[in-house]
Amino acid sequence: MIEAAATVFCREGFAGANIDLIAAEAGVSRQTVYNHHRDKESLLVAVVREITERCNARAFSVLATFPDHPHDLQADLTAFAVRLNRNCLCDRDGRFLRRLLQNEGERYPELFSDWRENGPARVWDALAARFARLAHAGWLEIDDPDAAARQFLALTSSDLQLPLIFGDRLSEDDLEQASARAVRMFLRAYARRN
Amino acid sequence: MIEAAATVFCREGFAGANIDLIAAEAGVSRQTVYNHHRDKESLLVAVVREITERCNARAFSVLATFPDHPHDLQADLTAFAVRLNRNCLCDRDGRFLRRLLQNEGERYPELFSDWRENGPARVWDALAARFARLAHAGWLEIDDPDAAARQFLALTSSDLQLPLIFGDRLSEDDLEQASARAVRMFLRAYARRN
DNA sequence: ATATTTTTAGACAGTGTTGTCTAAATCGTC
DNA sequence: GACGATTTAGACAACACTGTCTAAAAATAT
Repeated sequence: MIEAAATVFCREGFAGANIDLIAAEAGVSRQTVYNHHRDKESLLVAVVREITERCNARAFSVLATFPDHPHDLQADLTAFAVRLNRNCLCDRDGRFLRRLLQNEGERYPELFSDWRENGPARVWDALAARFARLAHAGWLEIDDPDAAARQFLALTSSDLQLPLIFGDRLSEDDLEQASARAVRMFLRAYARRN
Repeated sequence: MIEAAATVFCREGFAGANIDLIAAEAGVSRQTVYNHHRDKESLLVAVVREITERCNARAFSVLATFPDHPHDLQADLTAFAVRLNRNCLCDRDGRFLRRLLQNEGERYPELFSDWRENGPARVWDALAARFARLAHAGWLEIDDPDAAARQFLALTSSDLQLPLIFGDRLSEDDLEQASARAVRMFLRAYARRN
């Protein structure tokens, strides 16, 4: 039901979503929706909490697959970037979160204040720490790991944003290509000069 | 009036914006709004056309200030990035366009099909050509200028997205810092190796 | 099988919005 | 100042949505 609400909120926006649609999507009656959630707004809050938690969890589970001891740095980082794109940035939850942030972030900042502190900030920190470790191990030359982490993420998803916004279907190949381009550029900047 | 409609559509979203608000914002009566535009949707179309045109014009006017003959490449590119951020990415029109794309891009792709062809694509091409020229002149080493142009834009705006979404006030200093970071990284990757 | 809880369909009032209409007021132009 | 065009305020019907209510139905537990 949270699931259905997420789908509809994502598709229609908060103002555009109506409870009947959500109920239909969930396969329950409208009354049941009101039975579980006081009103539309508290339903939104529940949905946001659920989705942000799931996104965070997924992000950290992908972070755990970071190539700490790379065999082929370029290939390993690319595979990592692909996982990031597939499981965090390009999936339905990621799209939902981005869209909702864009829509309601300015109006209801408190809705996302929790996510803001525990989401991107923590992910950036964790990723920065990984890069710093790679630098320490001699794979990279990085002066500002925090900036590098943010840059890695920005590069990784940038080529996919536009198709994603227009609802184009992203092939596995697109993901690979975009990720490979990002990593190539990242390593050009930060790989140890020989 | 288009102006007022843009402001309200941007603030409230399409579904959330009501004509009375737009009329009030424009300082005219509701009837006058209907006098100039058939209905809410055609008003949106007019607004989108106006804003995309203005964004494009502004983008190309900033592109015209690209440092083709740089004195200090790093400083000149940074200044260029600042102009890009201030006049295209972080201004009200840029925010409006991003938000509207995120909201309605998937539902009404035809609304933006014109922008999609003549906006980002052309800007990327133009920027790529500039970078290619800089490479040819010996300033840069770039294998794929198109990718480099997209990466430059992604890096330039990435650190500003989140504050922008939450409506934080961006100081001139933030703009400078973010742009400088982006250019530093860009040049680490693509500056001619000595 | 019976009791208890939950769900359902439908009706309902209240509210907000859209788009139309009208008669008065305001404006620009001669 | 007079005339044609435009704008205005306000009323209006039509519609959609929210959130509540009820009595029947279904599911669950005992």
